[in-house]
Amino acid sequence: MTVLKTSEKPAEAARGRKDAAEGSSEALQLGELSEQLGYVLKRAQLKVFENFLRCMASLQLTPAQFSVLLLVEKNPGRNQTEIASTLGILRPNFVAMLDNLESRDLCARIRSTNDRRSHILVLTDQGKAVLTRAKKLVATKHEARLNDLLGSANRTALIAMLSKIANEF
Amino acid sequence: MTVLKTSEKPAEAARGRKDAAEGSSEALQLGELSEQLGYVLKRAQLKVFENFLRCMASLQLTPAQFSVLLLVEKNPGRNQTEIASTLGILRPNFVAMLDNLESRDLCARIRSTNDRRSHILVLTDQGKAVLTRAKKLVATKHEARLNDLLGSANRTALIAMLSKIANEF
DNA sequence: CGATATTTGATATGATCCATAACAATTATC
DNA sequence: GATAATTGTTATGGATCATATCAAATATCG
Repeated sequence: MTVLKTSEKPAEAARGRKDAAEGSSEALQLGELSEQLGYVLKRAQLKVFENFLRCMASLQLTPAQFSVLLLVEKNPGRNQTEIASTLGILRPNFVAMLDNLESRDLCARIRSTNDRRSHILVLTDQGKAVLTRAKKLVATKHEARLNDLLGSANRTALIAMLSKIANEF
Repeated sequence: MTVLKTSEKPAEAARGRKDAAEGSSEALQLGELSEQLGYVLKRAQLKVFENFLRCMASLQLTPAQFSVLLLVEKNPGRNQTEIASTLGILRPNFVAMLDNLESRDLCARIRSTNDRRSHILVLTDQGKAVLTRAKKLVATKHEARLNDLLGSANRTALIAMLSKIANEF
């Protein structure tokens, strides 16, 4: 339930007093690191998640929770296994997530009549309302930031490349 | 020390038998999710790390360990705090990482003579040798894959955009 | 039909990663 | 020279991720 990371720009953190005095200490050379796909990907991902959490602070939604709500809205009537596995969440770990969302009355489990083993997932009215507000926040505060930073065309290209990596790498 | 994730393509995982019979069950609609920056970023990052681990299986190096070796090589004579904070690793968590690398004789801590509190970090000869081999593996097996997938120009553009996000988001 | 296997949601549990507080030794500051 | 700050370290808790296992329900197959 962490929502905000106080964190500091990694590089600036350690640089302290004695830089000017000693002369040997300055910002470290990242070298080849700054060209390593994995390194820069991970760093970008952390920043984006951090920003997402800030934008969603009023709704207290994590990226994972948001993705669940989105997927349930788009695919009502699916069971836990289907939703979880589509998101790459293992079933055991999905239980607590749902307990949380259900306790906040954002979604509900309904025993399926066809298959009484499975729980159909649906958004509650409040869940729908919250999701609508969440989408607005994401669009105006979060994703808008990408356009400011990269421009609309680049934003599209970036998402396309990341999707390609996610699917075909 | 996990090295390989057996994992399965998330979407395909749940789809089972009764699809054809029932007719209602098919692949779920990702909807807006596939355009969510955070979602696609995270997914891509997982895939890339997974591939990295596979490529490095023979050397048993994680992305984090590789980044430490790279940074120490490029900045010899720095202490733990400097290396760790540059990588966004908290000092307490860096201790175990170094214990590991040192136990494998890849790098060494040396008490600084200027400041007897701090440990200067250096690569051992074996550490240098391993890093050289690691770089080759990364270049030929890992990063090469990106070129195959996106083309060289796009690869460069992607890294540039991710860097921008990591630094300015 | 009935025995066996499979699936679903759930629990328990462990590994790994991330973050904070506190400590001894050393150094900086005033 | 007293006090504050820094370095590496330990201890610890939370979050995330993965595996094994279970009971209930369903599917499969002889």
